[in-house]
Amino acid sequence: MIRTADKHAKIIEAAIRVFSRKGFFHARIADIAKEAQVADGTIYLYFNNKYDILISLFEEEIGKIILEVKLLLESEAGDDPRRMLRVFALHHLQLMDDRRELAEVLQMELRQSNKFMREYRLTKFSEYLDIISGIVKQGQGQGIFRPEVLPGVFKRAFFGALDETARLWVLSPDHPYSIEETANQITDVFIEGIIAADQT
Amino acid sequence: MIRTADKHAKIIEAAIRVFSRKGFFHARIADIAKEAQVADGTIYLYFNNKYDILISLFEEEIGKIILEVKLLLESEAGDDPRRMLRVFALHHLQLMDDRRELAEVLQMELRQSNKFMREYRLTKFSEYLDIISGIVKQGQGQGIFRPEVLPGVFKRAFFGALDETARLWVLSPDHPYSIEETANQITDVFIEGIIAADQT
DNA sequence: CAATAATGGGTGAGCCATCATTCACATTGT
DNA sequence: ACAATGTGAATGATGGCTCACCCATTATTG
Repeated sequence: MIRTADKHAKIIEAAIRVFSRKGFFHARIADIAKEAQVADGTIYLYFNNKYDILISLFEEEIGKIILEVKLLLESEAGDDPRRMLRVFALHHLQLMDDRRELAEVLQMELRQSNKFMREYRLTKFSEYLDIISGIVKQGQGQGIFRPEVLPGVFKRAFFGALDETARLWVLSPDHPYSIEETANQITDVFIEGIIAADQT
Repeated sequence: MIRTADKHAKIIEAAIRVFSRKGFFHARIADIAKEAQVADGTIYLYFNNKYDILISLFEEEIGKIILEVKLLLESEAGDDPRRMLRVFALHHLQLMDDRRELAEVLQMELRQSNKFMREYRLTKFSEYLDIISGIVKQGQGQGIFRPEVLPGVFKRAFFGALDETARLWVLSPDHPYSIEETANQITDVFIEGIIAADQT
């Protein structure tokens, strides 16, 4: 066969499209198979069951995103935690806008998943959030951010703010303000909110 | 008949418990019926179908919450938009903590629902978010908040921050910091972030 | 004021459509 | 030839929803 187009990847990509269109529960294995141009049975050569597709999808895609952001932070933000927050926010919103289908799946299904698969920990997702708390800790170490802000609370607040905004776009794709403008608005509020008084 | 305990309410309450335990898709009508101590068929005397239970649940419960907050804002926050944000945040987090089962349903199912029932608008939910943008506009009118902050962006950011924090508690109920502490942390950041420079 | 009829909320067994998963078989590459 | 890989029809379980049937209450009748 000529370079057997990686079936695993093909199935994941198909699953993103189908899950985004119909949601996990309404999506049929047959739909994914059709979209990926493979037989139903083939899917079970690469995944244990329907859930396994979803989880693999999460971990692999978030894994890629983490690599992307980390690279971007190094190349774009220098050592300034304020710029790091800005870069993170812009990247997150841009990603959600560029990859609508993936965004939709993450938005809609990621939360539920912890629920039924309690045994399964979404390790990559935690890692993604920890980038934010890492930035906060660094900023506090440099005396730029107020020390009394709890990094563990801030990371959730910041991520939640971004993600709730992104959901608006997923549901009604025509946004009134540009991505850059929105990202800056949100980051402005958070930076003003966390910055030390003597650091204007 | 002896005071026919309002079946509609009984079913909604049962549904909250069952949905929170198993999630909407895994919940069986039979489960809800059993929990509500009625027959399967009885549910269809009060609701059109399974989705209808979920939607009624949303609208009714969020409706109650809106009334609660509005009352609390009037009695506790005076005219100060900073206190209003604080009261809103504390109330939201306290609610999510007090009513775990409802919180779980709102957290997990509310987002999905827009998706499949695109025709259906979650009107009450929008109304809830608009309380926040109302506070922002008022604060800007009073010159206390910076005028360049977009209320429509702020409301999502603030709500998202609160809700993402609440989700942590839903998933792992033992929170490291108290509700008050967390609510204040988040509100501090947002108030510092939105307040006008001359208003310390 | 019985006796009878009408009403309508409540019931739950069973129908039937829907998929996830399997597996006997086919195809491909070495 | 034979692994390895891929196929898709068949299976079996599941669970939303229906509907023929109860029965308590209220209205009507003689």
